[in-house]
Amino acid sequence: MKLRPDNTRDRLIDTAMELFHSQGYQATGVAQILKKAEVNSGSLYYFFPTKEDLLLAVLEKYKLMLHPALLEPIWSRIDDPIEKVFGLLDGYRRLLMMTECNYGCPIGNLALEIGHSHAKARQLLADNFKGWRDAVHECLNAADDRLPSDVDRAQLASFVLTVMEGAVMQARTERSLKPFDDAVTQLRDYFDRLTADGTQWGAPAASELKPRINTDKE
Amino acid sequence: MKLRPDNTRDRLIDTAMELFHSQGYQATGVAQILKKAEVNSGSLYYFFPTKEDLLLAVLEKYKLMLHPALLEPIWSRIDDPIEKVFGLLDGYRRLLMMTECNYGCPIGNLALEIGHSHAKARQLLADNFKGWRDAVHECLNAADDRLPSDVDRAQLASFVLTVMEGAVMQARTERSLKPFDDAVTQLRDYFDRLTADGTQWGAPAASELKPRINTDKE
DNA sequence: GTCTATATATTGATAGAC
DNA sequence: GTCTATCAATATATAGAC
Repeated sequence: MKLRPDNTRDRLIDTAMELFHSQGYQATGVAQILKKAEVNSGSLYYFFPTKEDLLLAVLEKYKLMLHPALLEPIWSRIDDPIEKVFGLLDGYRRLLMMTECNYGCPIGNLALEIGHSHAKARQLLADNFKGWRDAVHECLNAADDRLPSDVDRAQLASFVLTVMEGAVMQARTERSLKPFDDAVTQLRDYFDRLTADGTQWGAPAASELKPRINTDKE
Repeated sequence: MKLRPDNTRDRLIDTAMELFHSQGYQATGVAQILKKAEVNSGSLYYFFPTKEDLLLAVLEKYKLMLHPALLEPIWSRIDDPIEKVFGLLDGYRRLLMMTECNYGCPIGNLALEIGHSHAKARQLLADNFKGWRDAVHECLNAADDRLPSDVDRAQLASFVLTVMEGAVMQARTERSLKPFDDAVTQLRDYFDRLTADGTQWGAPAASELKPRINTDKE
């Protein structure tokens, strides 16, 4: 599945991407990247004048990967626009599960670690967040008739990102899927209450009628 | 307000606490801590065998500070238990505002930066999260009659932490209070919908009747 | 408990041949 | 574009006098 690029530049980006994700930016040494990517120092600095430039390339790649690598596999599997959103959340659950809650959201990690000190990186992190929110926003627009008209779609999309990031953080810290699942349960309940009232407060919960993606406990 | 302890050990902890908060753990050098605390290398290593031991002391201090420094000023100002929760969130908003969205939650920062590699630190971070959740849980218990009986209070308290951490992350990354305020607005809406139905789906929104803390935009 | 001096490893980055 | 050798700075940590 995951093939190593013969292209040196791409191999450096891919390697840095993985190490930054698993260890963080500061904790990852240039020497470690070089060793793992099987590249020599001279080559790295031929492509990237500084370590930060490599970071920026990683963040650019995340932007490019958002649709083809993250969203498309889910979008193609799930039709219902609201279930798309929860399918996206389930993707982060799978990542947590597969890595014993060691890997979280790479953008969130870097946002808190280096968002303040590196201005260009911060902007790219913000771009990545925006792309994610926009994708959710489109889902909400596609479910327009099921949401109360006075609900701000962009704000709700931002809320979904907020919940995902906070949930991943807690899951990693507790080393358990429970905080993540709990958060998704609460968000689902909120969506149920939102979609239940086409007119405000009157209809019964529609929870039982809706399809659910599989989120079996570990 | 903030006085510098004459006690060397405490001065080191306070200084490290601030630098870890503003720059992160890895980005903060021991030399920088020594200079700012006006302490010599020998003294630091007399108290703390390694830099990580200093980190652990910082995290222990956060645990001790939770009630007296973070909660008590808010608890004493606000009576209503649900407004206490939103008052707590407003505390993080103030921190963001005062620091131009540079300072977030120190526990959240460290959770994502070093939660994976340092086992003891991770446990202390989890302890800190637990203390925070428990405090919110107590508020929810105190508002027991206003919440539907089938709502899991512990889960909802965890959700509040999730939202706070995710909201702070986005605010710092966007360098704007808007994502934070948006998240709080959504969470408020959720609480309104929860507290509106003592019996499920039937009562009108109680939003207009409730006191609100001041969350004027910047 | 605190001081100064210093050890040792690693950091990000560079030079210059090929 | 890639190679090896290496730089200068900084990292955490230690030694031993006071």
